[in-house]
Amino acid sequence: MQKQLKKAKAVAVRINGLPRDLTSIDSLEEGTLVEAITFDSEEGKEIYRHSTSHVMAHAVKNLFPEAKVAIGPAIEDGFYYDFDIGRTFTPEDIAAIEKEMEKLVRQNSPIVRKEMSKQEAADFFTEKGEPYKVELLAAIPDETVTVYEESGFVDLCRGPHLASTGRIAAFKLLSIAGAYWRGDEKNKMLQRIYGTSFNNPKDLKDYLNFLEEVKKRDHRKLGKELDLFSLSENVGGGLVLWHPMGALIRKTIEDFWRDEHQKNGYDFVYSPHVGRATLWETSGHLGFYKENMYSSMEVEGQEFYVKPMNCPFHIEIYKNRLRSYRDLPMRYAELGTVYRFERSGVLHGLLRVRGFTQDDAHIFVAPEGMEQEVIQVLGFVVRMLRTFGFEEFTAYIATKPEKAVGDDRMWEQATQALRIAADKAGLAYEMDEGGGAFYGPKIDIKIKDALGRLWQCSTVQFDFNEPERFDMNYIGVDNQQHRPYMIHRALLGSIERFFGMLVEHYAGAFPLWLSPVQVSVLTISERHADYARSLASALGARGVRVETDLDSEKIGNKIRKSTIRKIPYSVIIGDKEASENAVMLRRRNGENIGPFGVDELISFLLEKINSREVRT
RNA sequence: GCCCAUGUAGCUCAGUCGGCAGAGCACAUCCUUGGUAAGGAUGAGGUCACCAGUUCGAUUCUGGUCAUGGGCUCCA
Repeated sequence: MQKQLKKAKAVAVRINGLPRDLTSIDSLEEGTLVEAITFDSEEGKEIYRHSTSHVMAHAVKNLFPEAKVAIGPAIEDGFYYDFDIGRTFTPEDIAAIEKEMEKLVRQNSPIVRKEMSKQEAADFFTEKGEPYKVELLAAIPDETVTVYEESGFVDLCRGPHLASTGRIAAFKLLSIAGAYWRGDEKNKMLQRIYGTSFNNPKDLKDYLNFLEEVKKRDHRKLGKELDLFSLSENVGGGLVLWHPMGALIRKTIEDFWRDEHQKNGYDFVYSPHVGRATLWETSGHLGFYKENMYSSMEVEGQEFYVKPMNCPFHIEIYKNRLRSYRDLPMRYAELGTVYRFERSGVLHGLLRVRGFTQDDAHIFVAPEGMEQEVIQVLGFVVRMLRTFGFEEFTAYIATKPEKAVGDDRMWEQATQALRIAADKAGLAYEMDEGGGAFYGPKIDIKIKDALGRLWQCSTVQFDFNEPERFDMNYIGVDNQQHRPYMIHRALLGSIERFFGMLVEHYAGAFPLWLSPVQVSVLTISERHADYARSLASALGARGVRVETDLDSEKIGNKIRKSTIRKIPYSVIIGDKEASENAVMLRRRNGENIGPFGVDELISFLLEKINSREVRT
């Protein structure tokens, strides 16, 4: 069996369904079911990286005996370990720690599991001067705990672990950051070191390359390079300035969004940016959302608040007159800009801002129409996201939490509608039991980008709270008053975040239909300027976004400038083209498509633009 | 908000152990009219993030503020 496990490159085993150390098979009875856990599984990675974090802690203790160790779990893509060292780690420290870790790995010490009573362990760690471990122990309910030892370094740990330190084939320390003890800002700030490990050097290298690629695609970097947007300290943190190039992309997204909503039965509304305090009291925002709202302003003795959400306004429009079941479902859509207070430390480019535009809509629907409506919404979501070039989605359905408004029947009915709708839309989904907001169940959709990263954009949420608070009604067939169901939904989420994600997904090279400049006209020499101008106006007249480069530069220089700006197509014109009323067409990837007549060029481009072709 | 780091020309970054600051790219002008990722010359650009303090003198030292980055926490 030892051999088999070795052959399978097991990092640990599962015995009777429970993860165990490899060494634990020595004391097994005949016939026990043993499964190998390998690095390929999530569980295997976790064990592997957890062991790496122990080795890192050992290295830190070797180099800084005064350091106190806190916790060091595996996380997605790696691990971390928190230390209390009384100062910050420097990059030099990290290099030294890596070196020390290499030494420990080379020593290939066995990692040995030991059981002790809780009291023994507490005494042991107290004596060792490890108060954090003692505190952790106090929270463990069991009487017996396990510790793991490798060449003298002992750590409290449930395990399992790799059999020996030599099994760690490739690791890298990635970053240093402050982190509160147990994630609570009232506690002491510890020093956290992040790292990752893999079971072969190539995979580590691939992962590091992935991190490089992530850096290259960073929307903040590309946003600057492509002149899409900026943030100014004179304006304030988290408040976005859209430059012409970014604004053009945004407009294209919004135009498309509006057209699709119109086709899908939505009505457009507009609402103000501020509203009276009484409105927010009625909606409940001043009760449960106040910490995210900007402080009030006083106008002629009345309090006003900047809106953090659009819903109360849409509800007011609904309530402006008596509604009949014949009016339902009503779908009010608005690209509504909202402002939410975010703590300064969490702001991040376009992905986390203080002012953003939701592609919001509120749907008011009779209970009997609710399921059909949700099915339609999810289908709409998927079609919309596909157009932007996303193919893989996962949905998360969040159900009733402990504290909630609305009766169980409503929750059950709405949750069931979400399930059915997800099935019909062909969405794989996971249940997030008890994860709903207090006012209703919801379904969030995560999309996978070009690098395989997941982003949450779309959300469809039931709201049992506001129809009640605003006393919303409609007259049914029975001539009685009924309460409508209300659904909040956003497909892109926030335009800012969606845009930031698109920049990263496409690495700034947008598909033709979204590109702010679709074609650049490059002249070989100045005598082609007139032809370039007439060509540009012919393209412009057909709605193609075009620029000319008439500089007295060589063609290589103009191609370079056009390529750096990631303009999808360049047309090159010289004597030959001018005399034949033609162009030479070139893709931004360097591919030369060949000579085109002017009309041929226009129909070639329009075909791709109008079909919103993702691949350019 | 908290911890740490950072803030010098439009961008990327040097530099000043306290004595009125520099490169490359971009920009402007001129020369060049060249066929697929950088032709050449010249020039203009900075209250060294902001506000105080120490000092004969602060971009440099000290304190504060703001912003940005990496985290903690939270979310669209």
